[in-house]
Amino acid sequence: LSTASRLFYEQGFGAVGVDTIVARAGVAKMTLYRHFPTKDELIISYLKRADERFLRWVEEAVASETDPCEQLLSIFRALARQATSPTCCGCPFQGTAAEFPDPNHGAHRVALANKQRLHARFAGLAWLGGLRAPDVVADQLLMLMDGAWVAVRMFGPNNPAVNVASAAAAIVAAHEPKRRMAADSV
Amino acid sequence: LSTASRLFYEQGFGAVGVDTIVARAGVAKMTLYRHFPTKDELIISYLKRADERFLRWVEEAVASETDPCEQLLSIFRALARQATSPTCCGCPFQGTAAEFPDPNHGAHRVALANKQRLHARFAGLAWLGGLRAPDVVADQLLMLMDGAWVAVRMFGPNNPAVNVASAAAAIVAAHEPKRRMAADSV
Amino acid sequence: LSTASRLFYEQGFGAVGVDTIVARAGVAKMTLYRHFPTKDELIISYLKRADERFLRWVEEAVASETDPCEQLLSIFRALARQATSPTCCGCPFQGTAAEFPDPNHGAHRVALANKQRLHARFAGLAWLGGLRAPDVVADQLLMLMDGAWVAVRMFGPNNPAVNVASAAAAIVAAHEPKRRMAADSV
Amino acid sequence: LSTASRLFYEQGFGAVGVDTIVARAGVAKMTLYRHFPTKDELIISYLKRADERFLRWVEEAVASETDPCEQLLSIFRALARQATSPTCCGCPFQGTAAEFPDPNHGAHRVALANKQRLHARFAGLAWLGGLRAPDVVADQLLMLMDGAWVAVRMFGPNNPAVNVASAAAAIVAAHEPKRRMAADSV
DNA sequence: ACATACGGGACGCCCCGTTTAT
DNA sequence: ATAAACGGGGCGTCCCGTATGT
Repeated sequence: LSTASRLFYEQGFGAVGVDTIVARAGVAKMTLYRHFPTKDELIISYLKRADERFLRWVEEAVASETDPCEQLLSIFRALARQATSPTCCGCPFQGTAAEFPDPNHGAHRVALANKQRLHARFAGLAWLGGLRAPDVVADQLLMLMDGAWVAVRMFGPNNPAVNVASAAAAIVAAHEPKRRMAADSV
Repeated sequence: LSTASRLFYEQGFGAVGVDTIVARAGVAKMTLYRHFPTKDELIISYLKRADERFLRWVEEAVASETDPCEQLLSIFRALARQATSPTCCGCPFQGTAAEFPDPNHGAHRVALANKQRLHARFAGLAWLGGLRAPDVVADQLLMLMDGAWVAVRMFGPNNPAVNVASAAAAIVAAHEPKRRMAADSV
Repeated sequence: LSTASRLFYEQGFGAVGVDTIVARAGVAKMTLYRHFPTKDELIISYLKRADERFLRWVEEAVASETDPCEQLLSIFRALARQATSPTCCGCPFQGTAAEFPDPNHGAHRVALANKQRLHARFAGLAWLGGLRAPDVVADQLLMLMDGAWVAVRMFGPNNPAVNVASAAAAIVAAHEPKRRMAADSV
Repeated sequence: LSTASRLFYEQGFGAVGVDTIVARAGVAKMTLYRHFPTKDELIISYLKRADERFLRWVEEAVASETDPCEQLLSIFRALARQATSPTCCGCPFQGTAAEFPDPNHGAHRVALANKQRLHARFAGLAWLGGLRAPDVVADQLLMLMDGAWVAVRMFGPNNPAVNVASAAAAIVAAHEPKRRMAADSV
């Protein structure tokens, strides 16, 4: 049943109704409400699973490299591939933050937690890679990745995310310790 | 009346109904439907005005500098200020693309046109600044900016966008003609 | 809209749903819920109107006679005619008491009030007619009338209610003051 | 299991669901559906048993007397006692006719058959008692009894049925052959 | 035989965008 | 311009009858 929640990913939470979900999933409404007492719980369950899948996806990209900085770049190379795939609809947590602006709402908190965990992963890799200001690097890479996800929604499969990896490389390079860059003083 | 469309910006299109708009604006529903035959037209009108305002905001940031590359960076410095303002809710066109996934929908087209115009502006400045691959620079800066807007929605006023300007600087620097960066070959 | 509540009379409250009402009445569901906040309120409104109509029907039957005892019998002659009409479905308050057994429910209270008012009317006429034990007469006539209504539901238009008037006459005659009947000692 | 069908008597057929029955009876739903293929069959089985029990109750009241007319009155004396008992909820066949208006429905037919058999019993006793127009007497007594059952539902244990026996006596007396009553000509 | 679940359908209440009277 | 009406849809609940495991 939860697999039928791809509708949430493709169309958003408000646009897809419970009836649509049960009709597409071929199950009865009572079956759904037996597992999830309300639609919000269903949304949160979907988000938590998406959270786990996303972090696993990140770790898979990390696993292909050993150098921390290369691991960071590997994530963005995977992002470039993912964001240009025809089935990609961007980041589900962005729509969550948009549809649930209340920061105390459970769905918003799951989305925020995902971003914070990703931020921590970025910062950790940046620290391991000896980069200066790992938190700043994480901030910037996080924005870059989210911008790529936005581009998917906005432009479709042919989007600027093809160039996201080199942008990440520029950001990483700008924080490498041995170099002096004009950007540092901005 | 159209001023009451700030609700769209703060809460989204689906979350705010016409009843709320007319109630907040203190006008009758007929009055609204006299000016805008349907809600979609109201949305599109709002988006077009937001489009103009946004491009004007970009030009104001550009106007403070003369060097094209500095103009690019000036935009992102203004972005950093805007994105950390308490009244900023991010980019209205992102929510538009999320709520209207159909690329043929009028609202989506207005949003897409805004991004394309901004991309062209970025590319133009990059070309004027003598940067290599201006389109790539524009792609990357566009993603960076959208990522900053996302951060606003996700994190609130205290968000990673404080560091967006230096990321833009890194991207710009990576495409300056006189330098050879390892990132280029990524 | 309320006129479409004849469905309640013919089929009962639980058997007819809101959708059926609005579909048969050709109105929108919101139109109904604008006038009646809930289905129970609609039921109560219907019952109150039925209460008024019924009491008016009683007074019309009473108006054709001047002698109180004849007025009582006139009611039951009208009842015999009504109960054998093809469009009569019996007494709506009986079904109300059956579907809302809780005596504190608004619908049940309206139904009960109707019976009590009818009882008082019977007792008043019996007292005016000089009958002994007017309350007992009212009790008995009330049961007789309700039995006639039951017969309508049970047997359809061809039902024992054709003989309800002479039964009422027997009950009235049994309480006439000048006679001594064996029934008195029962 | 069938004993749990007292719920039908107290609350009606539509108001009590299969789940409630099996929960109150402490059995599994499959067990119920092994004995009764559908809820309607369960209802009909309940009604048939209630029919037998009711007729047995009538015969018990009849058995206490020998004179046919006294037997009739004995039934109504028993009715008065039954109708004022706190556990009495009226006549189950009335609710049946109300919830199944279709005369061809099995439940309605069982209810109708019960009334017809009771009517025949009344008519038989009236004939044995030498009353004039035994069918009319049966009609009237049937209505009177049903009215008493209605009063139970409507008024609760303290209801007009306390006076049902003397009403029956009046009806019977009105049809005794030796007397001439004005009521006969109504 | 029990208990849990399922599929299908209906229902109650509610909200939305839109149009029509007044 | 106020107010009501309209059709459509959505969410959460309930029920009936069947199909599972054990």
